[in-house]
Amino acid sequence: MKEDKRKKIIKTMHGEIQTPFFMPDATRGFMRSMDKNDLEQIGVEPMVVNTYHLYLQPGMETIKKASGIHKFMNWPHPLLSDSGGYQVFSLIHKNPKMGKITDKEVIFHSPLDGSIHKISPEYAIQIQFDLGVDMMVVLDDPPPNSYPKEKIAKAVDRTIAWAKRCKVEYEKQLEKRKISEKDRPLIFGVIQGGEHLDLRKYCAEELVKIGFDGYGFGARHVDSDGKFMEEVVRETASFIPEDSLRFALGIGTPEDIMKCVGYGWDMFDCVIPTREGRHGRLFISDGKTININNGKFKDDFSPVDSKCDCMLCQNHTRSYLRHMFQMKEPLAMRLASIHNLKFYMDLMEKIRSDVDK
RNA sequence: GGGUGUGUCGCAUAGUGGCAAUUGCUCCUGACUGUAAAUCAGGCGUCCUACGGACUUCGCAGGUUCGAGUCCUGCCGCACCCA
Repeated sequence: MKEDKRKKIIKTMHGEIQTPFFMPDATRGFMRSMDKNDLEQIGVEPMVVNTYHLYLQPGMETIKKASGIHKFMNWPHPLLSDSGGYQVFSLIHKNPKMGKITDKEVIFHSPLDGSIHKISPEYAIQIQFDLGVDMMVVLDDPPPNSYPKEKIAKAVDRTIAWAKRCKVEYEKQLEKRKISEKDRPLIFGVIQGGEHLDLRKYCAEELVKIGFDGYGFGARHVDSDGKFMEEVVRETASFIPEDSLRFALGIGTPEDIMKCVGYGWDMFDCVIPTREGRHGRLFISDGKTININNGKFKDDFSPVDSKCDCMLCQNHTRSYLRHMFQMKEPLAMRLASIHNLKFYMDLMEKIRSDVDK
């Protein structure tokens, strides 16, 4: 297997980013339980926000009045917005009553109040310009991997058609908003095709013809058994031109990320470190995880990870953290999120320094 | 001393005679991958040749009954009321 680790610098209006890097998901414009200081102390800079969630709440009027998402969040570092395609589609795939996908657009009911909304490829781009992010993603059609090949092929065609419309709208917005080449946000296409390499290849080629700054791995990268689709993820990277960014959306576990870096993927985002942290599962340096809620930690007065220099491990014991989880103390979630994100940041730092060698 | 009521798996609660027994909490374990997720799922009498089976359970001791957590008697504990 060819090792294809890469090192690139992305320049944005809110600072430079060195690849490969990991972005925590601040989906709704915040990291649950964590504040700006927590994140900056860990070394978090780029983060992902979500078009769909922010559009529904607090709504674009508020974000516009706040002069964009950076000001709203008071986050001076780079932000990437996901288009919301994945969210709307998984909503509809889980419950067809929640909406309808047409070639023109996607229509859905807000799970919050049932109100009807429409997002077209053009609208998704407009919203992301209104957010004022540094990197944006086209609206795509991510079907479940379990769908028959014909349906996946249909989703690939729609993804390509929508990518074209997104690119046209993107150019239009640049002109309308008088954004110069050096200040423009980066835009990413998303490669669909499920488990089918031929579809992935075709989708990638068509997207490259349209031309984006980077390309993402779309839909789920694990099969129905939850097993990492190694070959598909590896081969898909090779369908993306060397000089373009490769964004492994939603990946993943530390193990999967390390594999993907080896395949040539540059960018990652995933809810795992924060969500699992909030649920009490902590990453430790031997590559394993512990569930701090387990009874065996009740009287364990050692740190979560003796090799970790995060706020949690420097100050508190497993016993104490478990106690806070048992008591449902919100501080437990914050400390666990800090620890897990620090673990991810350290992992990426280590990967980058290994690339240097 | 008299009266009334009550005693169920850690706690709290269901339970017309067919029940290994309800529900909540606690507790134990697991899941979590572009966040409908401070969420969700499973377990919680013992044992086994384990989508089934065996045995032991509802304060204690007897009794009635094919069959008792459920009915009867006595005892013990607890609660309240009257002296």
